[in-house]
Amino acid sequence: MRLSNLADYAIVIMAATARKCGGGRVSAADLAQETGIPVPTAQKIVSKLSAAGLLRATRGAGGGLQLARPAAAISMADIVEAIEGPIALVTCIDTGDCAVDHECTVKPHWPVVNAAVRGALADVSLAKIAGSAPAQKELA
Amino acid sequence: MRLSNLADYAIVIMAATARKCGGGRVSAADLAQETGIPVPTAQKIVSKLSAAGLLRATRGAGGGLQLARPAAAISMADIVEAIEGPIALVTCIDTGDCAVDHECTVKPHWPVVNAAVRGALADVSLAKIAGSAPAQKELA
DNA sequence: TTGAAATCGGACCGCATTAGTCCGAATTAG
DNA sequence: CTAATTCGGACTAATGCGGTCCGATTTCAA
Repeated sequence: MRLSNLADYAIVIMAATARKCGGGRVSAADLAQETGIPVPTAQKIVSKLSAAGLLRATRGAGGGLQLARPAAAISMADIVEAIEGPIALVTCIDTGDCAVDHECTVKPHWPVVNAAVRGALADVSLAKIAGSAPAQKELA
Repeated sequence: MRLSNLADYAIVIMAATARKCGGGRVSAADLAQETGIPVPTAQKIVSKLSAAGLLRATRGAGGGLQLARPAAAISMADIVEAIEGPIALVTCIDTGDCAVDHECTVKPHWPVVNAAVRGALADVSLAKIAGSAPAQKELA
């Protein structure tokens, strides 16, 4: 029920990128120092992030990362899916049938739960996260 | 983002228990045969389930398991929490602070997401799962 | 009362996914 | 053209999970 540390770190990195990158480029090393994440791990994360199309990577001297889209158009769900793949609580949905029970009465309910979970994550945009002051109503 | 196989199996076992146990007791071996889950694994699951107070275990010959509460009063969230502990997408909430970032702007948003996820699971009761015919609206 | 069977409960071991680290290929500025 | 800086992919160690087994406890029957 917990998402991987990589996904957690990815969200922190994206937030840091949205904050620091004022139209310019930020290196992975800078992000690592900013967030306290080990440098190689940060590199691994930004690789997946750019492969998923959330970050735009510019190579060479003076290069770096920048957001591929406006922060308001990126949600937690996008980041999590970029790192962990499709949001699904169980794998039997992908395969098509449960290996253990041929007539599983639980299966029909999973799409509902999956959609609800994804909706919860999609409701939080990167702009909200990057903002130092979160919405007050959310603190409840 | 995926819940463990144990939790998945636990839901299947609880559904089978609600279906078969017509006021009587069911053995863990019967449930294993009914669901196709390996017997020792089923034993491990029912142990956690009864430790959490969701199942009532009766020892001795002729004993077995039965639901501790009506099926309508048990939700997916209860079962998942019984197996995996509290529903929290990240561990930093429990510890109190992120180890990597001392002023993490993401932290304030997690309680909202956690509550939404838990709500999605709490909305599905065991009675719904055990019923062979799920609600039609959910199939969408 | 005693025996035996059947049950749950906890402990052990092997495996898999994950987290972390490293080095190489590509690109750009000077 | 050279060199510095960057991202990209491949390797290794480790924590957690899944699976299996055996022992303690309780009940029914004789």
